[in-house]
Amino acid sequence: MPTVSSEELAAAAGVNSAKLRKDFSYLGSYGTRGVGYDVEYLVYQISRELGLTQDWPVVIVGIGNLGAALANYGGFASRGFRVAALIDADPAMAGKPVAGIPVQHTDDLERIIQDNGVSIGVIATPAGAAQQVCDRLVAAGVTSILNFAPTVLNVPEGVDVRKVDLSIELQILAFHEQRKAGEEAAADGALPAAGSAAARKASADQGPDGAAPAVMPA
Amino acid sequence: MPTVSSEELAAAAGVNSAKLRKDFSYLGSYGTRGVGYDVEYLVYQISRELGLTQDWPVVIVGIGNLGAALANYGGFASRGFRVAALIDADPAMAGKPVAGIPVQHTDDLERIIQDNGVSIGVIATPAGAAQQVCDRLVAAGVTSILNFAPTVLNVPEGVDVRKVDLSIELQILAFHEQRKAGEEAAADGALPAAGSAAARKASADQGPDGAAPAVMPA
DNA sequence: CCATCTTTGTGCACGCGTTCACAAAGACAT
DNA sequence: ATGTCTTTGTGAACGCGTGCACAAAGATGG
Repeated sequence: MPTVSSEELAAAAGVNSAKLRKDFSYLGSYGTRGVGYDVEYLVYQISRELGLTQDWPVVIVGIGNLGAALANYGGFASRGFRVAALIDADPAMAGKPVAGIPVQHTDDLERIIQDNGVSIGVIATPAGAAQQVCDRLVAAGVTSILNFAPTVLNVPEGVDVRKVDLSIELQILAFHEQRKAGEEAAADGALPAAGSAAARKASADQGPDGAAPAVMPA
Repeated sequence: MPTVSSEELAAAAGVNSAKLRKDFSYLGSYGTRGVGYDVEYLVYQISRELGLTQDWPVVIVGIGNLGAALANYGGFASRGFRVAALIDADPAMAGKPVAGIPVQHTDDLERIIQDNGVSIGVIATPAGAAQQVCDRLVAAGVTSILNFAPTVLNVPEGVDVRKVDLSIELQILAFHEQRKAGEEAAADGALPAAGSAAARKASADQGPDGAAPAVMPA
């Protein structure tokens, strides 16, 4: 039986082994003392807990460059997602296949949602259309929305929204870049490093920031 | 002189006013007691601190659907970013304009970086090419990388990498969706809610998660 | 069957960020 | 000029996640 110890996993993932064991313990922890965790069983448990064993039909609304990129993105299928439909407001797009899936017109949005039992929607429309699309998705029964449009969406209680702002990630990089430049200048004895307290707060690891600033200008 | 109080800003942003004031205090205190913050000056200070007043030339490598979407994305310009060049490995793409910018071939990558003084690179290539592109970018002088390819990049000390995995956001939504379904079932008296402890830890607000799980299967 | 060794599961303490609460500061009216 | 009122800036307390350290559990060998 192939097994892994928390120590091995922690080293591979670059995290603390105690944290990892404690996280696993929340799932009901099925490790064997003196041996470790049964790999196959562990993968199954985590997959089940994260919802990877289910099939999640999703619709993508707004088939521009970004929508097309998402439709073509291979990572979805392996994570339990299935692109059930592509929807666009442009009649010229209707019927045209993108990533092997024919684009359908916004008029049929409600029917498509209900026919496919879709509960997760992706909005890749221009900012101006996002709220309207969102309202229709929610009215049709969607309860989770991934929003790529640069707008904060208003949704009723019980609906989850996650906003992905592609430029925020770049902005964080630029902030660190500026800090690097500032520190070089300070090392040259030229200037005191501006905002050193705020700079210290920024973490340096890959991935989304844990502590985002409270306010950011539009 | 138009002003805002920390209370107003906090209400608008949905955060605690004390935290907001403390954050501002790290930038140096520019508020007036009894009045609030001078809007114009505050915007300028924050913009400067975040690096929005500078012009950041960036290159996008890999002009597929995603790369094209990024090139067309309007949000960059208003945040101080300028797309200095588009680079792709496909010779057929060379010279073809995307978002009004002619695509250049990977062979010229080093020259393009140096000619434009680029320090921020965006990787939108397939996973297989990402590390190689990354190495060349770093060797040419890039010190910040935004990675859309589903790979963890290896970079030397001093280089920042931020990884954007589009399917992780969907996965988080699916997790919440599953939790909703599980709670309904539990309310019906059918099943105990699986993983309730882990579920409780998940926050419900828009935006990237602060506390990401330590390990996630590939 | 017992001793030893490995690894889990977790109580506890530490550190950090958030929130509370209030004194100090400044505007504004009288 | 003086008092009142608003809002800032911040010291202190609180809460929470993380890491340490160790006892309990089980495997393994003699």
